[in-house]
Amino acid sequence: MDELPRPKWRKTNNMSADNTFMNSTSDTSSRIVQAAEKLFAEQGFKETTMRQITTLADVNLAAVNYHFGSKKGLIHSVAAQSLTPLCNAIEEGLSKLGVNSPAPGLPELMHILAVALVRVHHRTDYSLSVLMRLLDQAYRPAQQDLQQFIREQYGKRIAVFLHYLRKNTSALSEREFFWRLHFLMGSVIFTLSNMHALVALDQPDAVEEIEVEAILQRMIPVICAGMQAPGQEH
Amino acid sequence: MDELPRPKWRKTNNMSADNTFMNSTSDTSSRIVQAAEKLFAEQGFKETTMRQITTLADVNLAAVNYHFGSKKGLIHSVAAQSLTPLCNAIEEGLSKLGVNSPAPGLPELMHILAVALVRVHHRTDYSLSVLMRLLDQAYRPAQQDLQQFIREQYGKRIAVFLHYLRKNTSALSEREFFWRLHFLMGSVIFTLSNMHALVALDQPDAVEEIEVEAILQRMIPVICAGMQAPGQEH
Amino acid sequence: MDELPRPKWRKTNNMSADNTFMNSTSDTSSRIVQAAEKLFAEQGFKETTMRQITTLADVNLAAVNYHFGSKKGLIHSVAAQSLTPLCNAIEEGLSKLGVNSPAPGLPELMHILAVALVRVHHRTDYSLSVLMRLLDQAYRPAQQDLQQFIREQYGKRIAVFLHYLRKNTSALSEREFFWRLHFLMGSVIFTLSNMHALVALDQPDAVEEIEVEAILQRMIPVICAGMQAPGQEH
Amino acid sequence: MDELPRPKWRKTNNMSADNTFMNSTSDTSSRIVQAAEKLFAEQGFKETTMRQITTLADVNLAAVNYHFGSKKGLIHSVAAQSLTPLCNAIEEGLSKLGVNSPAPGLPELMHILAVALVRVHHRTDYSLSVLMRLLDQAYRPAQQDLQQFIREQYGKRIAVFLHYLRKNTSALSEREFFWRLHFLMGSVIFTLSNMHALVALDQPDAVEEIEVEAILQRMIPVICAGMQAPGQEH
DNA sequence: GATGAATGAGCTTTCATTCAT
DNA sequence: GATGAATGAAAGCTCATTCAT
Repeated sequence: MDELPRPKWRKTNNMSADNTFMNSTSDTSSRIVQAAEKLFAEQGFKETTMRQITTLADVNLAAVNYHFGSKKGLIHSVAAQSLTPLCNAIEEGLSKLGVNSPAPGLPELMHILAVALVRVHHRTDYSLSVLMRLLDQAYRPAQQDLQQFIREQYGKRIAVFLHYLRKNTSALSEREFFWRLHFLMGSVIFTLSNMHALVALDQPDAVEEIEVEAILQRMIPVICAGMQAPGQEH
Repeated sequence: MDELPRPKWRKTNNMSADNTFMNSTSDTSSRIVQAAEKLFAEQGFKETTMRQITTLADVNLAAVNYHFGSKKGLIHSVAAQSLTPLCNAIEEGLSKLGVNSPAPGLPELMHILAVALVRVHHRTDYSLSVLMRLLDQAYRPAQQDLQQFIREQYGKRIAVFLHYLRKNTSALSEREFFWRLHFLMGSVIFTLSNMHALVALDQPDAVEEIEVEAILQRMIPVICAGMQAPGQEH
Repeated sequence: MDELPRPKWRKTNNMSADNTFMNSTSDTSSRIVQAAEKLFAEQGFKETTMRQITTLADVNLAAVNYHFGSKKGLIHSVAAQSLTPLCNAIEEGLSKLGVNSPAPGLPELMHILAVALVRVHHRTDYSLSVLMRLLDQAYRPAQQDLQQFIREQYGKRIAVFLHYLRKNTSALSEREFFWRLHFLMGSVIFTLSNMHALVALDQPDAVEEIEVEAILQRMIPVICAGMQAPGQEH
Repeated sequence: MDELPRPKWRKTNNMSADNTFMNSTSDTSSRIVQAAEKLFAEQGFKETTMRQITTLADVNLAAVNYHFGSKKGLIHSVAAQSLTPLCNAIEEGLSKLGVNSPAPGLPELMHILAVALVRVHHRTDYSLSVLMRLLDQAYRPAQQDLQQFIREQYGKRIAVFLHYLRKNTSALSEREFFWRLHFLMGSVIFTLSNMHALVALDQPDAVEEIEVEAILQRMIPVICAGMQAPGQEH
């Protein structure tokens, strides 16, 4: 199915390894990704059609398949464009304090995560939403492709962060940790994937310039409290 | 030209008013709803086709349109089948303690909610998941139909519960309440809409008999703690 | 295809042979015919669905098939309900003057036809329109069923009238007669099948009580003039 | 949600501005139109399915939607392909004699019309039939779309011709003119929309090469006579 | 690299009809 | 006679994808 002799769809679109500056968002493939991010975030993956994407990006319909091989390829590409910086930023954060501090506390870890999320958000206005929608999707049984993609590409990097998190919650049993982790991932995923809608509900009149920092600042104490709540006796 | 009164798609499937026993799951329309619940929960609404539903329900493809008018009609019907009992159970819970107690505390409210959710779950194995997926969908801008349906049918009943909840969090500013509400709704929605996947991750070998009670018991302390966490100063 | 042991769908619905009085329009089958006439006249045969008919007639969807066997059976029945009285009235008209007068002139023939059409129109408000639409349909190559039905049931009776008509136009060659006949049939068919629309265009504000007599009175001189126009030399 | 600008369904099929020669009937979109014309003329619009059209045209089923957006779009396109040349030819005819002659008489007007109709007919063998069927349809109450399309696109151009026609019939009252116009339109519409069937009836053995010129030559005197017939006193 | 045209598979929906009662 | 439920076939349309240029 994949053995076609076609442009290799390398993950390395022009998206330079370090996304420092060079915001070359003007070329076809970037325009597609950007349009896709917005539409995926607003509507979902399945409900977004290639025509909507290419129309919004103002490129030819066939361009998506040319550049990304398939719709799924585009989704993975969009995912990579957020997940890679996210993991980079998390590792960067960990290593920064890892030198002298023996083990980061829960607030520090949350801070690192928040900084990483903010950095993803600053890529484009929908990077974060679409990333969160993707993580949500990944829990559906029918989306094993997606699960596999994430696990293969980012499994180990994510595991490192979770490892640190686990250290900070040694009071919890393994199962309790598992569930709390997902409760709180639920908060993050739901809030951030719907953040445009929520901000619009919160401030109907404001110009819609999302301040993720503010949202995260509200969320962190809640998450910490949730993580550290006394468990129900079983 | 389009206002023909087809078979009125009565909400009064055989679904007897009190869903005590009488699990008459054998008639066409119930079988459709049940199949739809399972597939919607596992795959999502858009990604589930009518053919999948009617195949699983072992009924004719046209039966869905006969009984529910359209796919959207089926979705609304599925929604109603969970939301109505949920609201009923919540109101029942509220009224039960409302007699002598002046105002319920946060734990009592969570208990009432948990009982209501459990009752929904006991309808069928996927009622709760699909309900949560529906609430999630309702936050997407492109799903105004769904928003409107929920608001029109259940808006006021939900508002009552939120009103009680707000009374218990008078320490929070209006905006802080808004965000915390959604953080914690995120927990509930994410956890319960993916509960089958999560249980399978948690206990890969166990027979998949979902114990929502157990999940909710783990979740309530976390939610209460999150709701009552000290706010970040702004 | 037709050998099913079912209610015989006799052409003799209650529609008594002589439609003198007894306007028993209250029973199911009459209500269906009446609804069908209206919808067929306004929309056409194919574009009218059984649901529209049964809804308008306020009867069960299956009633049409029960009473008429199929949609085509209903169409034939509707046709018969107009064509039979039409032929009756024409023959009646012819016989009335046939005793002492040697051969009727063109104006007399047109008068007979007009009287017959008016009588059909007085059955119900759409009998005439639907009859004309039927005749129009009958010229389509794909409607051989309909052609055959009309020819078998009414061919000979119509031929008699045409025979008289031909006698009055002996100046015309056979071909010229053929074409003029159809030119003028076109006038009649188009005008009467669209008469509701035309009356509404003519008198937008008037209550829509169709006066076919008036229309026919305008049309007869035109048709006579057309029939008797000097031919182009060939 | 539905306003996506699909391939713009340009009216500029290859159909070269001057349809002199270059019968480039080989490209997809022309083949579709041609197949559609034939089937629409023979069977009607509703009774012709997209599958019949694409099968006859030997193109993919989706090609119709690609090129014309929808079945209705195809119908409009087919309509335009006849109506535009018709109006052009009429205007051309009018302007040609308009220079020195003060006002054209009825025979001249009919001649202009006939020439225009012949020119439409020479586009393809079914252009004229389908055009006439379309005009017939446009009188049905349920076809407001079609009415609007014709009125918007061609209303004014048609009105000019009618204006000239009215001048030649100043003896008639406004209402009398209205009715005679439609009587005679009925002749034209009925005859030409069924011309293949009528020619086949007239000359069962002849090769079916339609001679519209001959038909029109027979029809014009009839129409003129009808238009000028002495009115019934009211 | 890019694009207009085309396509196979599959979508939801509609239809006339049938069946069990 | 009459009816609610059900159904097979087919309708118009959409989708991601491919191909020739």
